Amino acid sequence: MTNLTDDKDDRIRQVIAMIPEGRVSTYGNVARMAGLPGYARYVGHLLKHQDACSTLPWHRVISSTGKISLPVDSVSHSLQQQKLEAEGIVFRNGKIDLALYGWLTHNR
DNA sequence: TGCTTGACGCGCG
DNA sequence: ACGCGCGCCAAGC
Repeated sequence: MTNLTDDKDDRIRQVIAMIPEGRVSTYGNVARMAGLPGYARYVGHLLKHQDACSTLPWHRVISSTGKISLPVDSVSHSLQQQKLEAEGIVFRNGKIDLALYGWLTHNR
């Protein structure tokens, strides 16, 4: 019931759900916006655990380096890139320009 | 109960 | 520009 962990999960999911189409955010940024600085890793853990069955735009969450955190040779990786490109996001050398597509990220 | 793992992030060399 | 190491947090064994 009063599981504080679930509350955190809920806030993280909420933030991810707010990421607009054609834009991306980072794990650390999502955690920060959820009011949980330092929980970047947990965001990834959460997505990995629910992935498929959720309607969350999980593909819009990438690493702060602008690269997809999933193994390059994995199916999930190509799927994520495919979904992002379908939203108009362009990859350059396997990376995304956060200054261009980053949502509410560091002001630059 | 303690060590290892993982869809992270950042400072250094 | 890039690889490496350390810190951070929760989950799995």
